[in-house]
Order: sequence, then structure tokens, then C-alpha cells
Amino acid sequence: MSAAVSSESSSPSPENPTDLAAVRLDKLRQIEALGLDPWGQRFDGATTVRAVRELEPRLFDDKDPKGQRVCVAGRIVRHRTGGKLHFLELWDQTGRVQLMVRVNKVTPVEWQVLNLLDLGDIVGVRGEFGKTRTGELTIQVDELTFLTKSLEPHPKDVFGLGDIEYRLRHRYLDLIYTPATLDRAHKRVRILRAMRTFLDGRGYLEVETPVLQGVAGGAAARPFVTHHNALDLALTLRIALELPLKRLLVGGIEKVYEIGRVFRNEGVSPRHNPEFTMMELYHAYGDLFTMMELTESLIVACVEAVNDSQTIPWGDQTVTFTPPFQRLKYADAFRRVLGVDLDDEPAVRAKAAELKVSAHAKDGTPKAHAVLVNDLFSDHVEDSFVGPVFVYDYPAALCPLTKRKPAEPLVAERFELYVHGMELANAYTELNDPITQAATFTAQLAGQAAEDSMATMDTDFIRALRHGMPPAGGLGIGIDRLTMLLTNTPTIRDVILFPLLRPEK
RNA sequence: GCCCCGAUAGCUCAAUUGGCAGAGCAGCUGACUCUUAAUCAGCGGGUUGUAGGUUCAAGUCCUACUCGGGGCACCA
Repeated sequence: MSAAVSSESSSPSPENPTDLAAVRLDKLRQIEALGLDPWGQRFDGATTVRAVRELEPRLFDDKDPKGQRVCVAGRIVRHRTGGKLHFLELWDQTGRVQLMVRVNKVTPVEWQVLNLLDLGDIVGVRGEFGKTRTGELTIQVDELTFLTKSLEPHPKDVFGLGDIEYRLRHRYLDLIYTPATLDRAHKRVRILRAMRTFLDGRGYLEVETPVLQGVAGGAAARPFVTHHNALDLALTLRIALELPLKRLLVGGIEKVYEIGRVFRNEGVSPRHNPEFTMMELYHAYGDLFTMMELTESLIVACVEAVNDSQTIPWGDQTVTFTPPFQRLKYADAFRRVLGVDLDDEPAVRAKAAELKVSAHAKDGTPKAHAVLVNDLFSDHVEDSFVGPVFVYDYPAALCPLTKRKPAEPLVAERFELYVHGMELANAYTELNDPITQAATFTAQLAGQAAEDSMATMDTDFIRALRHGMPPAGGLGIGIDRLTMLLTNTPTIRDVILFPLLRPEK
């Protein structure tokens, strides 16, 4: 769009040869003058570069041209001219291959086109596959079809793309010139496919539930707000998948899951994007420990989908995903790291003061004990987990959707799976008692922000529970963070192809 | 929303204490039928993110803003 606009002001015969876009537009006109379409047409018969490179190469021999004929299409990413002989590198998403074009092997028009090629142009070629005297796998081109002009200069790939903003705003170039970016995109798909295969194999039904919801429930987060015109209806984008899926448990779908985008109107960071992908599943008649077993197998299936072993690199460290993962009670972890019992309120307050964790909310009200415990845990305990480790038996006050332990009503049957301080999975025995659920929805702890309390009552969900939801285990996994971990990627921006950025200008 | 850091040619990066804004690649012209970060000869290319300010002089110092990065807060 902007390229065309800026180019129109440039002369087709550029007076300024440093106006790179104008030079390219001029070449486009020359291609048109040769009677060719600079935007190309259907091109049949191409195989992938990878498939070509797997063929047996044969040293080129003009007197005995018996090499295999191949056909590929892709982008020109390097071009070495040599008078009557050109070498080019053609890129497609499976790899690169060298092209050799000799003046006497192509038509005069094709030779003219060759001399008009810019880096970034797309061509289709046919020719003999073999290797040069120096051993480079090469296609000796005898048919050259121009397929698409690139009017913008491409980055010089040999030095890589250095500027993060440039990479994010030109993700299409990042995919071409940063192999790791394309590799991560492929691995993300493999992880999702492994997850679906695993869950389908265990009898889980994949469903789709509404993104637009009247009450955004199932998590503590600020929603995006929107509006439906015809019904004049205030709507929010979902912040979790939980509540619709549990309605399906009521409806008798005993094993159910959804992989979908959720939206939280919160900050952006290396681990947060306002829209991200969750997998949530629910299993009637299961519980917390059903979910632990399932999580181990599921994570291992995902690990093995992208990695040969169960040990994967993470920065300068590694993680080994060999079941059973470590299990650690929340209270034990708290005591081990902080040296105080979480039920000992004076000791917890003293520890908070020592660690400079405020005992008061931003508005000055004293934090409830459970909130202070949670803050201490988040700030000082979570980071100590190398993992994978299941931390389980959470303080019930912080888990409004979770069933309490029968003998310990202050403890919720919940676990989180941590790896290198990152929360990878969250699961619990689902609260299916509508009377307790109605009470926890309205409970807002002192010192807890309103938007963090899930204090908005979803009366329709309560009604569903009142019709009887079977006891169940539920699990949520953040797909983006799982992908980060399994692809050794420190920022969520690089496992999401188009992370949210402010518009330029 | 707050704090810190960054932005220089299409790309990747230099520029000493405030003292003529540079290089490689890419581009243009020419040479070259086995190159591969090709090579060789030559030529162009900049509102130093934007707007102000200080100064004889600003890429450099100051202020505001824009965008990005890191952190905080929030969260998964």
C-alpha cells in the first residue's frame, strides 16, 4: 500500500539510482516491456527445495546431460553475477538451493529477465539438478519464469536481522531471513498437533465455545469490552475457557477440551501478550491427581513432538521431562524457602516485612492473610522452582473455582506446574457445589483488587451447576509459554507470529 | 501507569572531550562462463526517530513527544 504510493511519485526512469524502490519499479516496467507479467501467474510442477536436495546429485556434464530434471519456485535471496554465468540462491520454506544460469541455456528474454532480478523477487525455474565442480548442490536452469516483483529492498541476510522492532514489524522478512523464526512456527504447530492427537486418543472431545461473553469469567483478569449493535448488548472478550466447558460437563460431555484464544486487557511483557492461546480440558469423575498423571503424559507427548529426548535446553540450563515430576505441597514449599509456616500469621507478617513485601494494598487497606501469603509465594518461592514440579494444595481463599479438601476446608485441591519459575499448567478438582460457588463468587478478599476477585457473579453458570455437574478434574495449559519452553525462546513475542505492537506513527 | 536503556544510509553497525556523518553489504555503471559473505574498477546514497532548547559549533548536552527493549505493577 504505502510502497505503491511512495513509488508513484518516483520516476519510472530513476534519476536517482539510490532510490531503491524507484530502481525496482523501473525494473518492473522493463519486465512488462518484455511482455511478461511482473506479478506472475499460476506455476505448476514445483517441488520443494528440500525434496530436490534429497536427490542424488550428479556432476554437470554438458556432453552427457542426464541429470534429473527438477522444478522449484521461490524467492531469490542471493545473486552473484558473472558475465555470461549467474549464480543465485533460491529460498523456499524448506531450504535454499543454488541456481546456475548460463547465457546459452536460456532464451534471450529469460537472460534479460535474469539481469533485471532483484533480491526478494520470486521466480520459478526448471532445469537439471546436480553439483558444480566445487560440490555445491545446484540447479542448472534452462527455464526461468518470473513470478513476482519485490518493490521494496530486502534486508541483507548474511548479517541477520538485528533490530527486534524491524523483525516484529516485518515478520514476513523475519520468517525468510531468520531460520529460527520459521522453525518456531513449525514447532508450535507440532506441539498443538501432538496435544490434539494425545487428547483425541484419550477420548476427549474438542469443542469451540464463545469468544464473546456477557460476563468474562473463569479467571481473575480485566477483559476487553465490546458491544453488539443489533442487540445493543455489552459484551466482553473471554479471559478463560473454563465456564462454558464446565457447562458441557453438566451436559454430559464427560471429557472435553478447547484450544482457543483468550484476551486479557493487561500489560505486555516478555511473558504476556494481550491475546494468547489456552488449552483447557475437563474430565468428569476425575480429580487433581487424575490431572497430574494426564499432565505428565501430555507434556511428554509435546516434548517428544519437537525434541528427540526428554531433556531440552533452556537458556544455559536444561529441563528433563521424565515422569514422575516432582510433587511439592504449597505449604511445604513455602516453609522450605521462607522458613515460616504459612498458618503462622505473625511469622508471615514478620517475614513479609523482612522481605519488603507490603502488607497493605495500594489503597492502604491491610491485606488478608491469604493475599499476603500469595504475594510472598509469588515473589520469593516461585522463582526457586527449577522443575518440572507440581506444587499442590493451595490456600483455598485464592481458588474460588476449586473444590476444598474434604478434611481441610482451608486447602484447595489445586496444583500448578512450574518449570524454571514459569507457570506452565494449572489444574484442580473442580468445585461443583453451586451453593459454595455462589459464595466464593461474591467473596472479595481484603486488599485484593476488584478485578482480581472474580467477584462478578455469573448467575447462569450457577444455574448450570444447580442442575448437577459431575465431580471433575480440570486442567489449563498456556500454549504460548509451553511453546516458549519447548523451543528455548525467552520471549512470548517470538512464539506468536504477530504480537501486539503499537502502530507506527 | 511508573523507572531505566535505546533509535545514525535499504540492512548490520562506527563516529574520541561537543569540532567536516563513516564503513561493510545492498544499489547504480563497467569487467568476468564454476561462483558461493564471489572478485576487480568506478559512482551515488543521510532532515542522525519527531519537535524545541543550550552553544561559535549538537549524532553527541537539556526538555517534551513517538516507537522499541528491559524492569516494576498486573497476570498465565
